[in-house]
Amino acid sequence: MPRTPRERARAQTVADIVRLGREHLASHGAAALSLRAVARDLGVVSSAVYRYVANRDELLTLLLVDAYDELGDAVDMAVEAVPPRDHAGRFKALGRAVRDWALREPARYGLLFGSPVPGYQAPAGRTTTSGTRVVYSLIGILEAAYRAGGLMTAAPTAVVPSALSPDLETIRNELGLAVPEGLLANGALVWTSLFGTVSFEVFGQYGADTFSARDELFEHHLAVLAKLVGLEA
Amino acid sequence: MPRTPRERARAQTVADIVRLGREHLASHGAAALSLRAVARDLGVVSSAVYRYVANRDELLTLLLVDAYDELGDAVDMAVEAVPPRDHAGRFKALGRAVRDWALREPARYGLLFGSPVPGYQAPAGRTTTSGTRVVYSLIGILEAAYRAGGLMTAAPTAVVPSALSPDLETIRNELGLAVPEGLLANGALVWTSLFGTVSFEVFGQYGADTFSARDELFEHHLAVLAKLVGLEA
DNA sequence: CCTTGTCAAGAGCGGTGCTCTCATTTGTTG
DNA sequence: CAACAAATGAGAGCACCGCTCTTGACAAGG
Repeated sequence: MPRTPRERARAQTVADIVRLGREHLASHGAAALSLRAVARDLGVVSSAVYRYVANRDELLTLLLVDAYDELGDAVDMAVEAVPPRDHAGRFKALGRAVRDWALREPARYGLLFGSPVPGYQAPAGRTTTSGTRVVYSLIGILEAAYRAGGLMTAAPTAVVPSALSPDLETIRNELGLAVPEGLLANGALVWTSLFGTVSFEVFGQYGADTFSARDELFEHHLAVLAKLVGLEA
Repeated sequence: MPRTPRERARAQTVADIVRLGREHLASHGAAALSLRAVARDLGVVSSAVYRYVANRDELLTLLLVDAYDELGDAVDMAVEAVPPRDHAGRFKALGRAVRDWALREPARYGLLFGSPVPGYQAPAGRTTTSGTRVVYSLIGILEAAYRAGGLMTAAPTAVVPSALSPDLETIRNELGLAVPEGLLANGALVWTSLFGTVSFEVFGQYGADTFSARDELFEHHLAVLAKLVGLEA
């Protein structure tokens, strides 16, 4: 894509800035991300960075997309490693991939799913595509299982409030889904529950010594969530 | 408690600092909490604040306990407004109280349940008592329902991994619980799922226009979670 | 060659947490 | 009541932050 040598050098510098920013983010957290520190690591004076990145918020946006995509790649890879017919297996692979990535990259996970950075509003246009990959993957698994007739009906369903139906219908129409709205509502709960469980572990909400068998705790939760959408009996 | 006039004045000043800190926290977020700004509002030079609060982290700890207690009070009040026999009603009241408080105080909720503040480690000794009030309340509701024989057995249970049993047994013994470990494991999932759902809404993880009927979405989730521990049929 | 555009450097502004010194206030005690 | 000691507030200062502006060096293209 970059044609002139200038453009090539420029793209390389931006890539370096993102790489260094990612390292700072991973080791010190989002709030501690400092353009000056990135500039120091880049071997350049602080003001020079502003030639490549408008401000701290834009660097944050770049890192946000970067993290969303890395998580999305990890999830896609894990899901596709499971046979398409094994819907429950694919769901659990998705969950494990999210948890593994989150535990591996706690600060970046926190940027994506933790408290919003004060004063920073992610520009929707540049983040939605990457930010919706995981939930679309989850919906894809559910939809495939439903179309294949592989969903149990023993899942505990609650009556969908009438005011909620239009929202669910919109989603079904926009994505061309066959899954009924009740299942979609349960899917939303599974979605938020998955990230709730992972966040509790990553953010240290469990006490230090409440749960020592955290892998098994997560596996149990994953199994219950799978039942919740009928992926398992 | 404070006897001498000096101690009274000192306690009052500390209370003022916490109050101003809470206001800054609520309006600008945790990362933007500034001792200098608090000092300005207090009408005092910045260094004077250090006479009352060791550093920024200690103020953060005070605000953490303050927020945990306010949330705990809100939950207790909501739960106790429901007849003790109505276990499902108490559970839903707890959930709604958490969500209402979180939506009312998003920045303080973020401090409690969002990404940890970089470089800040909450001193366990000063925060656990207040920080465990909600989960203890949830466990209390479950335990009361179980002892009263008011739990349905139709809840979807997954087999508890053997490595997880010791953790659950420890909890059962320390709290003197009668609920079986399988139910306790589901309770843990309900706990994290509740906060996962609330966090998604408070932190803006749902797209801006994905769900418009958010009250109803939450009510639906609450109903499914109630079924998950057998509080409802 | 020489203009034009790109870039790094440096100074500077206002903000932050935190420490230190110094003067002053204030409560207690002889 | 006066003297003393503790508590307190003010101020300067250090190192850091995001960000802006000006200046001078440099390379690409006409």
